[in-house]
Amino acid sequence: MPELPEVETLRRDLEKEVVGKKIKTVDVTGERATRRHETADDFVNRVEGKKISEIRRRGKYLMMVLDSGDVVVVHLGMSGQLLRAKGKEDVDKHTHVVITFTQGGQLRYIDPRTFGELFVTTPDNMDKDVPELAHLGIDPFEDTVSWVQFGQMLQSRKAKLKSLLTDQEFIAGIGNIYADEILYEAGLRWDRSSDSLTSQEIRRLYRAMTEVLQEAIKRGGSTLADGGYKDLFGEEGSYQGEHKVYDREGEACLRCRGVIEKMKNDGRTTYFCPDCQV
DNA sequence: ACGCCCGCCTGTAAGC
DNA sequence: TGCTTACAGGCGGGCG
Repeated sequence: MPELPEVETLRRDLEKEVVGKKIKTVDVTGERATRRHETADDFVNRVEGKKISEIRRRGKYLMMVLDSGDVVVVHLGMSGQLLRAKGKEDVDKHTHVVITFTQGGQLRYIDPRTFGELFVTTPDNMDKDVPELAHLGIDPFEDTVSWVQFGQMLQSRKAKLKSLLTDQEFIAGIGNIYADEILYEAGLRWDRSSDSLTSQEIRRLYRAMTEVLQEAIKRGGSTLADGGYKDLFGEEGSYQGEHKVYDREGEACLRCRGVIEKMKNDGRTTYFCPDCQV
């Protein structure tokens, strides 16, 4: 579910809401959520009693830095959600972890499909404990890469643009929705080979990537028809209203009035305008 | 190095 | 009204 804009929205919310707070208790009711630890207690014991000092993001990963030096890494998978609660609200059926703060209030981790997870590690052990984090590609906002460097990265590979954009080892944070929106904005087809782009096309792709993600963050991410994504306070994002191609099969292209098509790439749904994207 | 398929899960919507 | 199937934002692994 959540891609970079949704995770960044959560990061900003968490920064305001939980940084500086001390964790009183941690309740793990869904052990699958902490599956990287041998037991849920391993997780609980390293988190209880600690204060949250900082919230970072890398790609789609959230990192809550504790004053002990440990880091709680959160990956939301397809359906993970972090929700701020006062404590008395009904607990959603799929709540797996509840963090209660000493001054009251809770942070709840909810995840129906259980692809997401939480785990504690240290900055030194992070790459060993979480190899996929060590292999993450550049973050569009955390790393400063010029369009020329970006172009060299594209030229050095020979893959379909959509496959590369959603490859977390190439660029971290872009998933199925934003890849389609970025490619539409850049006027490039999903199946263009990454080594075939002119310098003008590289610039367009680079710009589209930054602009689409920036705008999506500004609008608090995308909440799709299934209502899966909500921010820390349970509020929906509004970028879905700006989608130009995603979930618009058969509808008119806003630029050329042609018909938006749907395809499969790497087993994932892909939406595009066959006239505007070349 | 890449494309393609599967598995991991539950919920929802479409299809019969 | 059921029951069955396909599909959904994620990722990793295996195979050819």
